[in-house]
Amino acid sequence: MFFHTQIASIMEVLANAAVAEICKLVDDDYAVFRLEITQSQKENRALRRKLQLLELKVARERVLASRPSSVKILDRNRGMGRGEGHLTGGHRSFVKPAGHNTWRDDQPITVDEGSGTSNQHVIMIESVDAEAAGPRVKQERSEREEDPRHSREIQTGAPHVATEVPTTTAPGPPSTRRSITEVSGPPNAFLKSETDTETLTVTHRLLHTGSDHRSDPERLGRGRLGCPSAPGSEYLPIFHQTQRTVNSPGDGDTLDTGGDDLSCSYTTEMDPVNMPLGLETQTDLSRGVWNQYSSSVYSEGCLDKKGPVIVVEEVTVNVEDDGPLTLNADKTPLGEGHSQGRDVLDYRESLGTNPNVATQSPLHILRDTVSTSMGPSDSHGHVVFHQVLNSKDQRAKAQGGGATSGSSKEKRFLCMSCNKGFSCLQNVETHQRVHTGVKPFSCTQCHMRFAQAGNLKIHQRVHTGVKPFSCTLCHMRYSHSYSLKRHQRVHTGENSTAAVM
DNA sequence: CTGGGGATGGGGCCC
DNA sequence: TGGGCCCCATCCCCA
Repeated sequence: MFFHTQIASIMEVLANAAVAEICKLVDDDYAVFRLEITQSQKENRALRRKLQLLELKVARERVLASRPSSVKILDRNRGMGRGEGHLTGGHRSFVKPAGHNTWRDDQPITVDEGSGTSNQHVIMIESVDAEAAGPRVKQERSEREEDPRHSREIQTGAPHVATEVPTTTAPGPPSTRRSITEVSGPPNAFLKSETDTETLTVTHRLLHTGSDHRSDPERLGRGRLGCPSAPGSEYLPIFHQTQRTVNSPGDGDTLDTGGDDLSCSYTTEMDPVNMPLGLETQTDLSRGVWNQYSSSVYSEGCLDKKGPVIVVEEVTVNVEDDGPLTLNADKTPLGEGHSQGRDVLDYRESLGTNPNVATQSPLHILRDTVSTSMGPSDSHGHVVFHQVLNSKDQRAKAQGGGATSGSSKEKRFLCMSCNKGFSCLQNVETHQRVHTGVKPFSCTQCHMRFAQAGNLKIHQRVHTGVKPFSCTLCHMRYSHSYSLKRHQRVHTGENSTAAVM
């Protein structure tokens, strides 16, 4: 009996020991498991944060998408712009959207051989997203005004080398710097990185600054393609760029490219449907490759002087608006002596110092796209060749839209957005800023932006008080020539409306 | 009626 | 000589 008792006690001890062992093992495993869970949870949180950032960016992008696009051009020499306060020299950010420079496979260049009814060919440049352009400008402006820092920095206009944005470039977890906002909607926007929007701003600015003088909007507009009096090829491509939306402020993240890294690009996922095409900003592409294109299309392709209708869909450039090209009004007091050339000179200078960045006008983008698109098309490219519209209807549209074939030149370049016809491609390019909202010329004194340098020059009279146009009858003075002309109708008694007509 | 921005067309200069 | 580019004149429109 005692023996049994002994055995029982031993068994109990052994059982307890076994249980204890088992418990110990379980605890250990549990601890490990807990640790793993904890780590997973951390990762999950991090990912969630990233997702939230992405969604936030997407939301911002959408908001911006409803605003008129504009190209930000930063004068690197003077370094205007938001975020300059934290900019550190020596870095240049470059954001390049994906799919910007590729042709669609399914949208090959088409020639209109069949519709040979007309000799006249019209190049039609379509402006996509034109409708949204208008309202966006003011919103954009208001936003900018709301941005105290932006205003401050712009107003300061302190010269500085446009450079990188330290805030975003900081290697640390970017997500911690900003508040996360839940944003509904699919993150169709592409994000370059998880950096801050501020960086993006600077990036875009730099991006459009364009060292190359060709990045001058006007130059771009009139430049590479010149004002070809209607490319005369029998078959000219119709550029159909459905949406060329540059990632706008905030959406894109900055890249801490550091230095001259141009490789930064929007290569991340894009929603093929909503796809905002990023703005291609590579200078080399904008120049050389486009030149190739231009030579191939407008020179080689334009064999027939009868020129076809070329429809070029306008590119929508939703570029963040914060880094406009700024003319150095400070340096050059704008009197009448202040020549526009001076402004442009400053601009050029600034551009010249930014060899790595290029501005993008709508067609500029188009050029880039085209230039690089000679290869296989990209699903994101959204550069589509439409069949050449060579019908009388098309021409009628063009003429009805303002083109008057009967007048001086044939207006064979049509803006697809408004069907307005132009005799020169440059004019179309300039015109498309109406749709794209690109306003590369910025006043350093009031942040006003202009699509044309000349208008900026005139605008700056507001600041200088220069009124070069004086009435000989009453000595009234006007800053606008047409204002004087209009005013003089008061003396002549001419009906203003009739006079206009 | 004025102020001022937007937009178009064309001329001039340079290479 | 022609193209590329810049600049200006002019007109329209709105506040």
